[in-house]
Amino acid sequence: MARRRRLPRSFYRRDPLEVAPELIGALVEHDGRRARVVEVEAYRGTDDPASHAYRGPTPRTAVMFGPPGHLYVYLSYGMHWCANVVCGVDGVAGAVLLRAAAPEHGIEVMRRARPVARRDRDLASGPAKLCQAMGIDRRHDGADLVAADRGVTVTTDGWTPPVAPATSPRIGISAAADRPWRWYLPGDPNVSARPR
DNA sequence: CCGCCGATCTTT
DNA sequence: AAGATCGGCGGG
Repeated sequence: MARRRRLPRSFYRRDPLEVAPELIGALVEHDGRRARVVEVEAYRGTDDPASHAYRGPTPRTAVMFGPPGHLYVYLSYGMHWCANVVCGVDGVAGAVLLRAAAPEHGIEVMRRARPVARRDRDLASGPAKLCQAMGIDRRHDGADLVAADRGVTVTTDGWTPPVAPATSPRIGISAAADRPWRWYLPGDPNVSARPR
C-alpha cells in the first residue's frame, strides 16, 4: 500500500456532506494506534436540528464554529467521549462524527484501553468505542489534525473501498431523523450495530 | 442474535 | 428532562 500522507487543510474546508463519504477509508492515527474509518455521519449547523451547533455557538460547541481540520470531542450520555472532524469554512458550524473504524495497528494497545472487547471488531465499532480504543478524550477537543499538535491526525494511503459507501439516516437522533447523512462500508464487521 | 434497561453528567 | 452510547442480562 502507498505511503501514508496527512489530509491537508483544504480537504476539510468543504461542506461536511461532501467530506463525510470521502473520510470512509481514511486512517485515524494517535499514540501508536491506527484504524481505518468505516462509518461516519455529517452534522451541519444552524440548518440541522440534530446538530449540537443548531442553536448557535456555546462553550461546548465553540470548536465546531472554528477553523476546519480540528477535532470536536464531546461527552455523550455523561460517560462516553465521541470525536468529530470539523469541516467547512471558519465561522460556519459543520463536522463529521467518526462512528466506527477497523483496527489496523497498535491493536494490543487498543485491547488494553478496552478490556471489555472480546473480538477485534468490538474495539472501535461505535463512536465511543472508537475514542476509547484510540485513546481520544477531552484532552483532544480542539486538537489540530493537520498540525497533529496533540498527536491525533488523519491520513490516507490511497486505499479505496471495494464497494461504494452506503447511506442511511443518522443513528440515535430524533430530530431530522429522515436525512440520509450516515455513510458506512456495507458488510464491514466493524460498522456499528444497525439502528431500529 | 435480539430487546430491555441502568449508568452518569452536561446542557437546556 | 433529554441526550450524536454502551454493556450486561435474559430470552429465542
